[in-house]
Amino acid sequence: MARPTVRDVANEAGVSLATVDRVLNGRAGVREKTVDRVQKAVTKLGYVRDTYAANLARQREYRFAFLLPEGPSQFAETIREALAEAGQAQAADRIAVQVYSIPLNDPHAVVRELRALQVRPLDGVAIMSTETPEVRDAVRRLKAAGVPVVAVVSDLPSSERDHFVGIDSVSAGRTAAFLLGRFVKAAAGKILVVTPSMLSRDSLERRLGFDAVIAADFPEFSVLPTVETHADEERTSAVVARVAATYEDIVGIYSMGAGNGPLLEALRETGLLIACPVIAHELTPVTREALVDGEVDAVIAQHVGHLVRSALRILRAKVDHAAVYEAQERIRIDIVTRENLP
Amino acid sequence: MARPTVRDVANEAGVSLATVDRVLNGRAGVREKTVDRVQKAVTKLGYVRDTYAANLARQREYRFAFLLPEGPSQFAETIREALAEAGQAQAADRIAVQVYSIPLNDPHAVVRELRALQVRPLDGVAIMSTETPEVRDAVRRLKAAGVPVVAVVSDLPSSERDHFVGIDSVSAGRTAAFLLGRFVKAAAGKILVVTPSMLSRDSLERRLGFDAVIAADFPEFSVLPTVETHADEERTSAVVARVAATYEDIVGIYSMGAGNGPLLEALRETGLLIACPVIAHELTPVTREALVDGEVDAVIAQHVGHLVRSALRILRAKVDHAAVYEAQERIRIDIVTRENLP
DNA sequence: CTTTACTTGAGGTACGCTCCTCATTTATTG
DNA sequence: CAATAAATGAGGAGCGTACCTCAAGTAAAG
Repeated sequence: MARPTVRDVANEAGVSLATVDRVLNGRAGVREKTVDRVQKAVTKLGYVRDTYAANLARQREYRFAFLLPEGPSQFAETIREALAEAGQAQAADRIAVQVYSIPLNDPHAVVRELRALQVRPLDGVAIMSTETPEVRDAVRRLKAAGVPVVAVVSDLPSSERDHFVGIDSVSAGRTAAFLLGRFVKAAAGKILVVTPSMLSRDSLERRLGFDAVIAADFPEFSVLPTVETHADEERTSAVVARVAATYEDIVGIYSMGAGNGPLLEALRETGLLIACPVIAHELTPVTREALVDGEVDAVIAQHVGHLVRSALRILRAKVDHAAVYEAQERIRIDIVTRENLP
Repeated sequence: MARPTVRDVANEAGVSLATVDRVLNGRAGVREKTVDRVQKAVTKLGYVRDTYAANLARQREYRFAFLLPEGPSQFAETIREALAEAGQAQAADRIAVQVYSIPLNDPHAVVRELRALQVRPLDGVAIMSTETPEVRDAVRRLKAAGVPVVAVVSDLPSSERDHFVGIDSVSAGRTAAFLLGRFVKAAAGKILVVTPSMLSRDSLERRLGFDAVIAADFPEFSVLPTVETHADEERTSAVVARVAATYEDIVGIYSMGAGNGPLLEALRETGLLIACPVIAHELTPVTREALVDGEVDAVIAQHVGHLVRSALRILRAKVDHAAVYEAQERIRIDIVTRENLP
C-alpha cells in the first residue's frame, strides 16, 4: 500500500534499478522496448518520483532571477517585499532568488543587465516589464540558452515566454467597469479614465474590457478618452485640472495604472475625489490609505504573494520538466474594499 | 555558503552529532549547558532543518482527518472537491487525508463518528461544524490525546482548537453591507437579511458586521429582522412570500448562509430578485450561475483551495511543533462578481 | 572513594533517489 | 562467425536527517 519506489518499478518491469533510473531521467542507451516496459510498470504501479528525495540526492539548487522595474514603483516594491517574505520557504525548497532592477527608460542598461544574466549560471527568470524590443530579444536569447522564462504581471506574448503569471487585463477592466457602474449613483454622466501610458498592453486591454462592460451594461455613462499622465506629477495635475474644467458631469473615475499618489492629489484639488466613486489598481500603501479614507472605493488587485509563489513554482516545474498545475496557477482578480482589506 | 547541516552545527558547538540530534529533536538526557551551546550554534550558523530530508529519514506519514457536514451542502461539496484536487500535492508531501461526514442533525451519530476517530492512528483533525456540546467534547478529547485540531470555515472558539482557518465573519458581514449599500440605487428602503439559522455563530457575527456598516455608512436603509429558513424549502418560500408582502420597499437582499438555491427560487417568485441587488455567500454552482445570470450581484467567498491547503499546512506545523506562518494562513475575503468569476 | 546515574561520543543503518563505474549480456554489422 | 557497438545489470557512494546501540566519559550521591 505504501508508495511505490524505483525498486518496485524495477521489479515490476523485470529490469534493473539502473535501467529504471536511465528511463526516468531520460538518459540515453536504453532500447525503446525496455523504455516501454518501464513506463508501463510506472503507470501500473502509479509510481510518482519523490521530488524531495530526488532533489536531496541531486543536490539541486534552483537559481532564479527576478527582473523588476527600477524606480519608485510602489507595486514593484510590494513584489520585492513578497519575494523577501517568501525567502524562508524558498530556502527550504532549495530555491535561491536574485532580484535585479531593470531601468525602464534606458534601453542600453536593460540590454546590459540582461546580457549579464546569461553569464552567471541561472535556472530560470521571471520578468516584469513592458514589451520592448530589447526585452523580447533578451527573452529569446534566454530561451535559446535553455533557460525558462515567465512573464509576471504584464504579459510578453510575442516573446517565447514559457508562461504568464498575472491577471487577465481585459477581465480586470471589465471588473472595474462593473463596480464603477454599480457604485455611481448619478443617473448619467461621464467617466474619467487615467493611466500613465496607453502604450502599455495592460492599459490597452483594461480599457478594452472596461469600455465593453460600460457600453453593454451601463449605457447611461460615457467613457472619456484616456488621460495619460506619463508618470509625471506636474503633467498629472495639469491634465486632471484641464479635464475637470472641461467636463462638469464626471461621475466616476477609473485609474488603470500606477502613479495613484499624484493622481489622487490632483483629483483632491479638483474636488472630483469627493464627488465620484473611484476604482484603482493594485494594493499599495497609497491605495490602501485611500481605501481607508474612503477616497478610493475599490481596488482591483492581484495577490503579490501568490504572484511570486506561482512564478517560482512554474519556473521549478519548467526546470524539472514537470507539468504545470494550471488550475492552481491562475491568479485571481481580487476586489479590495475598505471592509475586506487584508 | 551552502546551507549548514547538522554536522556543521556539531562542529560549531564542539559536540557530537548524536548530541545535536538529541537537542534538535528534544530528546532527554542532555545537560542544559550543552543544549544552550547547540542552540547558540544553530542560531549562529542559521541552521534550518531540511524538512524533506527529515521526513525522508523519519518515514513520516501525516494522517489527517477532515470532518465535513453530511448532506447536500454545495459548499461542503466544493471543499470535498478541493480536497480531492489537492490530493496530488498531498501525496508528495506525505499527507494522507481521510474525509468523514458528520450527520449534523443526529448528535448520537456525531459522537459515534468522533469516537471512532480516536481509535485509528491519527495525526490531526480539521473540523467544519457548528459548535455543539458533542463537538466541543470531542475536540477536547482529541486535544487531550495530543491530536491537533483546527476549525475550518466556522470557528469553535470555546473548544481548545489549535487554530481557526476561515474568514472573519464580522468583516464578511461588513463587506456585504458595504457592497449592498453601494449597489442599491434607491434613495431609501429596507434590506432583507436571510439565513438558514441565527443559532450559528457565523450568522450572528455576519449580521453584527452588516448592521454596523449599514447604520454607520448607509443610514438611509433599515435592516429588517433576520429571516430564518431552517434549511427547509417550503419554509423558505413561505417566509419569503410573507416578508415580500409585508414590506413593499425592500431595496436590497443579503443572504448570509447556505441554501441559496431555494432562496433564489423563492425570491424569483416574489419578483424581488429583479428589483433588488443581492449579496450572497460562498461560490457554489448555484451562486455562480446566479452571478452569471445577474440575479446575484456579488458573492462573498473564501477560496476553498486556500482553506484546505492552509488547514493541512497548519496541522502539519502543529504535528512538527513548528511555528505557523500566520501571514500566509490568513484567508482573504473574496468578492466575486460576474466579471471576476474565477 | 566508590557506586550509581546521568551525559556524551562514535558509529552504523535507513529513507528514496541520483549518478557513477565496470562488467556482462545482447544485438548489429561486415 | 567474429568483431564491434549497444544495452543492461550489479553495485556503491552520497544527499541531510532520524534513530538506534554500545561504550566511555563525567558528575552527584552515599
